[in-house]
Amino acid sequence: MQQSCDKFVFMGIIRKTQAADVLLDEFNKDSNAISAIELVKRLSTKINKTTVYRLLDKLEDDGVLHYFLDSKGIKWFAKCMGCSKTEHLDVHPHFQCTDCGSVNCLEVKVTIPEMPNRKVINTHILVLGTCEL
Amino acid sequence: MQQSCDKFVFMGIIRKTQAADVLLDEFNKDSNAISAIELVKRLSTKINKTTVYRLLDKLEDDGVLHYFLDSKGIKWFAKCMGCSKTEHLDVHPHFQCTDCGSVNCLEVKVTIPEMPNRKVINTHILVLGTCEL
DNA sequence: CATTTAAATGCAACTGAGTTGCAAATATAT
DNA sequence: ATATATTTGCAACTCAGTTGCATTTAAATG
Repeated sequence: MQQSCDKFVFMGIIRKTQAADVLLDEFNKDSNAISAIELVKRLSTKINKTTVYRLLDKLEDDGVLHYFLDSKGIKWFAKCMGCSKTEHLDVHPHFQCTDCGSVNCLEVKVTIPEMPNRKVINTHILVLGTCEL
Repeated sequence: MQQSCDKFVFMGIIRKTQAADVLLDEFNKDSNAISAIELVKRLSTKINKTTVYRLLDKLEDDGVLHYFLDSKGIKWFAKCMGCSKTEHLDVHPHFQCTDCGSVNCLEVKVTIPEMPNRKVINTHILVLGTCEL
C-alpha cells in the first residue's frame, strides 16, 4: 500500500539513481507525452543528454514508459498503464494538436480490418488535429 | 488518350528533365513504396542525393507521390492515385512487412472514433505485420 | 562500516537521414 | 539562336540520436 507511492515500484533492473528520479518527476508533473528533445532541454543542467536517452530506453524496456514517433519522426515518451517488462499491452493511438503542439495518448480503440495474405502484429496510429482546452 | 502514357502528364511545375524521368521509372517498375534512402542508393550513379530529395518533394507537392514515415522515422514514397496539386485525397494506412521489409499502401478504410474536445484533421496509420507472398 | 563490483553517468566524438547555399548546367520561352 | 528561369551537383551543414571509454555511484558482500 505504502509502496504505491514509490516512483520506482514498477522499475525492473534500473537502480534508484538521482537521474532516474529527476527524469521520472517530469512524467509525474506532466500527464502529456514528452518528446525526448524536450526532456534533454529541460534537464540539461541536471542530466547529460546521453543519460536521458539511455534512461528513456531502459524505462521503456521495463514497461514504465512507451514511445512513439510524431509526424516528423521525433521520439515521444509517455507513461504506460499496466505494462510490464515482458509485454507492452497498451498499443493505442496518439493525438498531436497542430495548434498547441501537445501530444497525448488516446483511450479509443481503433480496429484494423482483416486483410487477406497479411497478418497484423502491431499498429502505429498518430492522429493529427486540434484540441480545445 | 495517348497522353495517359506520358509519365509527366500529372506533373505541375516540374520540367521534363532526365533526372525526373529516371526517378519516376523507379516507381513505374516497382509498385511498392520505396524509401528515400533506397532511391538515393539505387540512383547514386545517375542522380545526386540532393536532387533525389528535391525531386521527391516536388513530386509530392504536385500530387504525383505521397510520403509517410515508417516505424523508424524513415521517409517512404509511393504513387498517388487520384491526387492533385491542390489536394491529397488518398490518406490511407500503410503496411510494412517485418519479414521482407516491403511497404505498401493499404486500400482498407480505418475509422477513428469521434472524440470530445478534439477535431481530427489527419491520421497517420502504419500497420506492422507479415505478408505472405 | 569498509570494501568490492556491477551498473550508471558524463564527455567528446561520431552516425546518418535529410537540408542549404551557391555556382554551373539545362530545359523551355522568346 | 538567345535569354531566362528552373534544375542540378557539390560540399558543407544540421540535428536527433548513438557509441566508446574513463569515471562515478548504487548497492551487494564480508
